[in-house]
Amino acid sequence: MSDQTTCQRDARPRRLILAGAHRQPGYCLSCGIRAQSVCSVIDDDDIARLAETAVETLVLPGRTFIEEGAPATDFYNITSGNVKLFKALPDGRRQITGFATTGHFLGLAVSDQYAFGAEAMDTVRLCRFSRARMRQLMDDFPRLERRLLAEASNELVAAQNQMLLLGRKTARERVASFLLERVREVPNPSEDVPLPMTRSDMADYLGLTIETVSRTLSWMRTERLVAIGKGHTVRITAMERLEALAAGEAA
Amino acid sequence: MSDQTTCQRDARPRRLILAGAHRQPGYCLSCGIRAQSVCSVIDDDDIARLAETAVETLVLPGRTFIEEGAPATDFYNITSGNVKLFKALPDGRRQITGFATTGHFLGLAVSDQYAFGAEAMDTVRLCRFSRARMRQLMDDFPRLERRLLAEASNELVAAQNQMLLLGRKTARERVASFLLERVREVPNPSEDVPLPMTRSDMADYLGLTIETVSRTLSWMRTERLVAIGKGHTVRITAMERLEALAAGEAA
DNA sequence: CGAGAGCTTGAATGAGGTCAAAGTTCGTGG
DNA sequence: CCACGAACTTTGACCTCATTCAAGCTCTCG
Repeated sequence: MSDQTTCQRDARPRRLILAGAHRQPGYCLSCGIRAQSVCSVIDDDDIARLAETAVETLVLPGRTFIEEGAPATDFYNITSGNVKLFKALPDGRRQITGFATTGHFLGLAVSDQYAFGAEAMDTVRLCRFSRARMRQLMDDFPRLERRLLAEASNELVAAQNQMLLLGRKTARERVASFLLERVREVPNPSEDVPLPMTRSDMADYLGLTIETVSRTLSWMRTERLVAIGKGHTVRITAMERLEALAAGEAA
Repeated sequence: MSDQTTCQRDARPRRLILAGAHRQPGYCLSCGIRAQSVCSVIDDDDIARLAETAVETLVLPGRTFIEEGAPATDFYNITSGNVKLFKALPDGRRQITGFATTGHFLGLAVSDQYAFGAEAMDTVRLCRFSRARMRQLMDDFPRLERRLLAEASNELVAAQNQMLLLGRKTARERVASFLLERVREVPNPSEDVPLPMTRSDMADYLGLTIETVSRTLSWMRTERLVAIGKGHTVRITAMERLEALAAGEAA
């Protein structure tokens, strides 16, 4: 396995100094992403409780703010930015288990250790909740627990799809599946799709090497399946064929 | 891809005729596996409610009782037997996403379709709950919801481990990881470990072919890592080395 | 004891990985 | 605005591990 796929952007030891402060009681009321996050299950009347529990935190690009195997002390809710979640082997091989973005809830784990790491791909803002306070909130608001169960169920479905991809799909099928997953993030499927991650991240997500990802994208370009733009964007030019490929229906 | 890895044990079209009847109010009280299942969160006082909701069901070996993509009408709780959960591609390639056994809860999904199929590996007994009745129970017993969240979180951690395995581990590391997972099912690690699945199932679980699984087990035998018994059992003879291999620490 | 499903082993093949080198992109500072 | 350098990407040549194809072997159960 080449070092390329797993190199760190910088090698400084990373102390997890997460600057932040408890929010004002009215903060969550005016939060723009509340509607799309778990916080939406708490009514306006009670939202001050949540605001007092949340700690606003800023994470710089490339920073690992959840360390795999570290004591699981907090839950996180992403309010802006992009995050990659991953697991690693001792020799550096890495599997990205998912990408998380605005509105995503992180940290579900029964164990007292985080089962995965999380690294900011750009500047990330998030709300941090201690486990103890979160437990308290769950006791008081059963709807919160229900919402988290729904969230976890969705992630489970996504994980099962990814297992099928990693265990049984070819490189071309994997990349096609990945692009279609990304398309769902934009309102219009025919516009440019941003890929806010490096080839290395795509490779570690799809169980491939960066060279195979690159070669496969080049092949898709020559096949007129996609047009590759500058600055980490792609536009899909043959949706039907790409969907057939991703579904494993290709000749 | 060879047909061998994905062949059906029989090709009859499977109508999902699930025989069963509502249980007597006192049934769950004396249920032997209640303690190890989600049912344990309901007190003796209320357990009659659960008994009236559950439908006892028998599934014959090889029968698919959850069809991938079918309307998700029920939840299931396994009371005895072994089940494999899987997803498939149109050309027959198959990924087993997990094995479930006594005490396991099945059917978590937010969507109205099952995201995976489930097939009995031997004679399986299970309790079936309609989604509507289950929803009612969750409304009345928040502890049930909490328990399901814990269950889902655990499965999420297992799924992340499996993604690392499928995306980044070698064949030897995969088989070693699998055997160690199986060992955790028996009380004493030095006794025979039952493998109640075929090579084909192992292959579809590990993202390999049956030939590679077979060759890898043979290699482990010659390396004195395991002793392969008759009738689908294995005994681990070099736990430390196997653990190092599974963790990706091998030379 | 015989048939068939399942398992093992061997030889050849190939998809994706590895190694190597050149080409791009992008942020920085003159 | 452009030149520089570092990080990232692409492409080529070769290699390897797992797959494929092909026999045989071995359980199990009627």
